[in-house]
Amino acid sequence: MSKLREPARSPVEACCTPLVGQELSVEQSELMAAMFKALGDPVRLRLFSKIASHPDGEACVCDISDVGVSQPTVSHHLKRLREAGLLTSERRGTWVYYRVTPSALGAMSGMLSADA
Amino acid sequence: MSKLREPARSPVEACCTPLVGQELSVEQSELMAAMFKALGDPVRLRLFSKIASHPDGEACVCDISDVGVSQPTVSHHLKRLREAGLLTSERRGTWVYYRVTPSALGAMSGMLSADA
DNA sequence: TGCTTGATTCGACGTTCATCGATGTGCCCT
DNA sequence: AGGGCACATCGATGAACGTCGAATCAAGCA
Repeated sequence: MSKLREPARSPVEACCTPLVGQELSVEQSELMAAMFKALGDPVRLRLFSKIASHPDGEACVCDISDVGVSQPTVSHHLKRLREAGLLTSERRGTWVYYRVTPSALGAMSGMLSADA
Repeated sequence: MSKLREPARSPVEACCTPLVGQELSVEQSELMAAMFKALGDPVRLRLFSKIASHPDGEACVCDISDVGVSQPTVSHHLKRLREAGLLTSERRGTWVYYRVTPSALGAMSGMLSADA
């Protein structure tokens, strides 16, 4: 119905359907693939994990930069995670704090859960 | 303890830790990133979805090949999904049947669930 | 033995990506 | 104003990736 007329801008809106329930549409697959792709790099996954497991749910770049690559590369990966909708960033004074987008996590795990 | 001495060959064994619980080790991140990477392509995600949502939990290649790319490309993507441990394949007569590795799905969704 | 259909492998081509050093920007402190 | 720190952007480079047509393999059938 009207669902077809709203293109579902955010990956989060795009998926609440469990993978095993019914096959994905082309649009859904493109949005979700972008999120999976963002986590499909060891360095990015570690950065994401460091942020997600941080006490206050947020971490400054300096807290998580120790992943074995140069600082520009860390910044590059954080940007990709941000562009995929998995992270948000906020500058407070000298430091920039990153935080996991909660609904994004839910969308991915919801899709992978076998509840159908 | 002894956990450190067994390298956790399979991605499934490697991860049962929720992402938000504690940060991933280097080995864990590499194994899990390979699985996410495998789903990080729209065509592969649709193939995976088609198999996962198939009635008997398995599908022959001919049932899922209609994803808009050539047949060698389909085969290539199925191979990548197999190598990531997400699918298993079995030849029965003329056709080859693919099936989702159940524990792989569980590992990924378990990692993304926020239960900590 | 040949022929047909289903599926994988091979070789090539253009694109995307991860990585780095150098440079730029924003903020704080003296 | 000036210097120093945290982080982002730029430009380049080599590797990995997605895609295809052609060739190959595997199984069934005449």
